[in-house]
Amino acid sequence: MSIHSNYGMIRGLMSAVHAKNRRTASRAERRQQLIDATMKCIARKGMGSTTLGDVAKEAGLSQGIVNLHFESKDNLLNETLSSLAGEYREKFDKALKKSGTRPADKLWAIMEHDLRPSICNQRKLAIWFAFWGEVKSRPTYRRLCDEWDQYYDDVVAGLCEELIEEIGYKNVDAMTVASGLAAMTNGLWLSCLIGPQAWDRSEAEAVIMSYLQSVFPKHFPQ
Amino acid sequence: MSIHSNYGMIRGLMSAVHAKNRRTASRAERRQQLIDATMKCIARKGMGSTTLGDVAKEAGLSQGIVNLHFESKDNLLNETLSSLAGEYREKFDKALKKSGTRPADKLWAIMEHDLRPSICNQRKLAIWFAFWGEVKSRPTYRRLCDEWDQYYDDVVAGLCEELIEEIGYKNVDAMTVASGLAAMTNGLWLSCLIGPQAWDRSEAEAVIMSYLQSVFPKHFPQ
Amino acid sequence: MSIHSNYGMIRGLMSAVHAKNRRTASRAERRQQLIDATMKCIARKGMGSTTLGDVAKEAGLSQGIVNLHFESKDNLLNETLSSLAGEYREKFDKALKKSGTRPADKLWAIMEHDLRPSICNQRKLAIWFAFWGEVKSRPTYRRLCDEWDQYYDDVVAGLCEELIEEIGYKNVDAMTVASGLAAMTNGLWLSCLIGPQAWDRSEAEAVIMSYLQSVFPKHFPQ
Amino acid sequence: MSIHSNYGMIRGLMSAVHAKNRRTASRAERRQQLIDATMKCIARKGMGSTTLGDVAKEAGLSQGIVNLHFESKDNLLNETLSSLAGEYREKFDKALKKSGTRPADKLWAIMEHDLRPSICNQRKLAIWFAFWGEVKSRPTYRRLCDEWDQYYDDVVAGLCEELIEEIGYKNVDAMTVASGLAAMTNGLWLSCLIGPQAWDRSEAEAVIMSYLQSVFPKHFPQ
DNA sequence: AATGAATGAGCTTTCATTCAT
DNA sequence: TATGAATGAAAGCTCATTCAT
Repeated sequence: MSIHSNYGMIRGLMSAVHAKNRRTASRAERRQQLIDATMKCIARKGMGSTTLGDVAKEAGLSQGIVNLHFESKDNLLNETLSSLAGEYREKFDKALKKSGTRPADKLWAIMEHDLRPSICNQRKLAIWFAFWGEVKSRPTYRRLCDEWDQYYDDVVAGLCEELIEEIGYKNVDAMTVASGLAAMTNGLWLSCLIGPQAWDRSEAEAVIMSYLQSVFPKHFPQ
Repeated sequence: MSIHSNYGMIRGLMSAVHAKNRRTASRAERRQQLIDATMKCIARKGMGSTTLGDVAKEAGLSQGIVNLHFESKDNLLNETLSSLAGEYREKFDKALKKSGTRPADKLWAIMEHDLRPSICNQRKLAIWFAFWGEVKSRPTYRRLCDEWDQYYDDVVAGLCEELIEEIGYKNVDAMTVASGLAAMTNGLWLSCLIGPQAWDRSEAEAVIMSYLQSVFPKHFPQ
Repeated sequence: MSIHSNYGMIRGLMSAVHAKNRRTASRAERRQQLIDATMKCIARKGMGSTTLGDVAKEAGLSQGIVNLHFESKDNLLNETLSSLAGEYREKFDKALKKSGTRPADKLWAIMEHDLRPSICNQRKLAIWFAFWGEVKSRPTYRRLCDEWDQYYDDVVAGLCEELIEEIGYKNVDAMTVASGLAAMTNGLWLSCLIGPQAWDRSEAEAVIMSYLQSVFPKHFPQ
Repeated sequence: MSIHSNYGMIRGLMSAVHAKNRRTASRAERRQQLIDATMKCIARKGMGSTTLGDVAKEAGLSQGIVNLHFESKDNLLNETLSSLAGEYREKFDKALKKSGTRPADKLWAIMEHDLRPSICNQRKLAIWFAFWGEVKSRPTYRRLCDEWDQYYDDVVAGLCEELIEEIGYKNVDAMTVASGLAAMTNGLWLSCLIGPQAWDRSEAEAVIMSYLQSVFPKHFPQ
């Protein structure tokens, strides 16, 4: 299953189907409810200490419920990662759509989005890092994450390319800058996760902005 | 226990003591042997699936050995993180010492060091991310990681400051750049962990270099 | 939880509830079943050698069952002692109720009850002594046992008091005699536990009776 | 090995041999040292929680020491019981020897001895009850305890017999009274073990004395 | 579809025992 | 004789999974 499909699809399905097919809708709702509970648990207790019992309790449901809906814990975790990525993807697309039309605006919209409290907070980041922590030993996680990263890089590289073409920056490689930006946001996420409770968002934005300013000085003037 | 002390101390102790005090030396060796085995297991199977039995087997020793030397699994993991950080710190210091004396050389030495195969390979990174993945739910991990991050930022910011003073770069804030560099290396680590088996190191170096070039063009000419 | 409540309550609950609330009843039944198995194991193998596996096997259930119903071994043992005391208490009360109405009859009913085969047999006594053997290092056991002892002494002292008032025995202190009787039955229990398989119950009764005869000759004539 | 042999023998051996045979003496001392440590541990932590490691530490010696001197834990416990009984027996004999020569004096000397603080204190009693708690499942313990009980009963019955013959008490059976007295002291021990920290010794003596007074009024006048 | 009691494999931990020194 | 590191069997406990209701 690709990341492009999951989260948005379910959300769509849930409202669309609600009227006609109570059973299917209910099934999708239950699954999402359990996935949400899973995320809460992972954020609170860590992946290693999250049990199916915890998830069920968090969801206010009974012991066996997860196996009923997901067959196995592995499955639940896979779909949780899918959902996490899907949810992120959805917000990402929305942020892009709501931004100005100029490439520079779009680029900044993405960056700003990545540092927004609804994305960049210790609870959410704990979940991302929990999955990344298992990437090496879980090919499925890696595939999902890699897939997403490439999409992100492509979009950002595309925007950089447009900036470069617009102004004719010399010695600037779009893909290199895109990789740098992607790396930076991920690295800032780590600092948010590890750093003090009172992590400074505007400082993080300044870090990204200063990078953009030095690479694309015309588009991002001091 | 601070990260500044651990790993190097043990290594020193081990060789120094070997001649005189077999018993002490042996104890430290055993502990390090078990920590090494732990890292291998985490890299291979992930933190959640690493059992004390795995560690013991990896070390070629018996079931009870870990509890004999570390009292508990928690303890073992804490000391493994300590050792991981200490080991990194040791190499970091060595790289700094071996580098040229000019601040720009030192700065690059650090960046280059962070991407060197002995540091930046999926096995090692899997371990770092495994611990980061539990940071939210394990205050001890967070403390250790945060401690190290601040040291790293301080060193890098200090070097940036020197560059800024040397040439008089306008509109460049040392701490902001330092944070950007730190974030970038961490982000590149993630791309190494997640990306293809054949991750391109020189591309990663190019990313960092291009950042340095645009911020400190005099010190890092095209 | 006081000893006055436990055992009888559960028995009551079990039959009362059986019809309406299968789930609750079943839970209480399981717990009692496990407690019974625990007692058998302690009697057969001793407290120190009784494992949760033994208990589960004795009950014909699976490994994890005890922790499912009692959370911990400690808990199981505490509740086993509660149940043992409750069970004794129930029989004690019944014996008292079935006895004649005169204080002397009641007193003898108690004594006779304490030596009755259903109470005073090596299997049951092994359990009591197993708990007493741990009293010093387990405050919970001590509390439960002490509580019961005081109740026993009070009842017996009350009866002695009545005898003394009835006839006007000189130089006889009710509490002293009660303590003597309590001590004697406990001591006779030890002799039953330690002595030959063919312990002589009537001899033990003779011991108690001879004491009663010499203290209360009017009520217990030769 | 009979209870009559052990403790006194070792004590004798220890001093006698000390001069001539350092090695043997040392061996016996070590064993006694370990047995003493065992008793302390049992009193403090209970039999079930006493490990060989605890015993070694209590004795200030090394891990493997118990197996070196006793081959197995079972062995250590058997010999600890032997020693406990031997020690008691030694004091019992001494108390009897130091008492007056009249049977009544001797009888009271025994009773008083059983309640003396050096015998009847929670620490010591915890050890006795710890062993009694395992009597049912450990034939060796039972044999040792039974052996001693019979000896005690014989001595006490003998003295009672003398009292009966001296005065011609009617309807008094020596063995019955002896059993009663033995039971009483054991029962009072239990009350000391279980009862409050501040157990009342003189009250316990009063219990025994009141029994003796009512059975042998001429020898134990009010 | 949902429950929650039950299972049993597998985990961490303890500890009597062994053994090289 | 003594040490204490090492062993490995067995303990208590956890938890994903199953299943009768």
